[in-house]
Amino acid sequence: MTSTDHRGFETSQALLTVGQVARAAGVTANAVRFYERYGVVSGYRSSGNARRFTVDTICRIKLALAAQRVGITLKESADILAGIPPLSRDLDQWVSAGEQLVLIGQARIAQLQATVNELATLDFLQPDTPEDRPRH
Amino acid sequence: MTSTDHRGFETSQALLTVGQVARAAGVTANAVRFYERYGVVSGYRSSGNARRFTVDTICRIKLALAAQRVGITLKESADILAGIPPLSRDLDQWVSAGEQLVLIGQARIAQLQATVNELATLDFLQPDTPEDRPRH
DNA sequence: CTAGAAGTTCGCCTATGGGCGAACTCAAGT
DNA sequence: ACTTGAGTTCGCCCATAGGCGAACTTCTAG
Repeated sequence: MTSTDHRGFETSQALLTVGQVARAAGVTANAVRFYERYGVVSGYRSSGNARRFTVDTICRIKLALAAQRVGITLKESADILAGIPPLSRDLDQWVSAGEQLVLIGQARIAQLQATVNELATLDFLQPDTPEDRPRH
Repeated sequence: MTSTDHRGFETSQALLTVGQVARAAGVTANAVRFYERYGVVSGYRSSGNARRFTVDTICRIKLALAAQRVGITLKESADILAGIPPLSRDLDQWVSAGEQLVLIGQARIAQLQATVNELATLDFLQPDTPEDRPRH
């Protein structure tokens, strides 16, 4: 049986409201609208101007949240997600997006490790670094 | 010979202006004032209300800059630096401050590595995590 | 005396990631 | 008819890390 939500949309249909997407993704509706402004998610509008999202929107948000944890901004996540068409049945695209995140994360780790190694030497306290001072 | 700067202070004396500190630390004078508001540095005032800093101020700024690179905020750097008295001749205090940074950096790396490992599994796309769902 | 350099405070602007309340619409249920 | 719930836009709020300009003072040099 097909029931309808309070906006008259069939709930069995693959279109979700902000609130539904928000709950499923574990964020607030506020945040979802924010993500939309940054292009992380995008959707349609109902006749009453309410946002309608396809189910993959939830995955997009989850990816962006995961990406944040490796220091990726919403804008950057939006760029990565731009390569994945809405309602893609192609799991490979999500896998490769995940791989991009892993690569970026590993790069961050390498960078951080280099910084920590430098910190350990206390070199940062030195008056100036040799490369700033051209030795004739 | 003791020369004087444009504010009438002897440059051979151990008190520096914002500009001098800024140049030595490789930041703008603006930034130095900002750091002062956050307690990263502190100094005196001349009769004309101009800031006067001791030379160790430069090291404090450099430490804060290094700390930023491992994700430490100015406020946190201020806390670490609060343990080092002005004009400390005790190198050990700087060494231990450096060690704190290294420990924090290593913790960040471990955290990041864990996150990347999780990303690699694509688990973040799953509807809910087991720990959110109490299995009776 | 006057110009210039460097200092001062104040306050607005930026980006990033949202929270929150106001005021409003829209559709369903009683 | 009215309430209720969920949606909408708008705009101000926070922290973090400063940039930048305005308007003003202070001191030195010529």
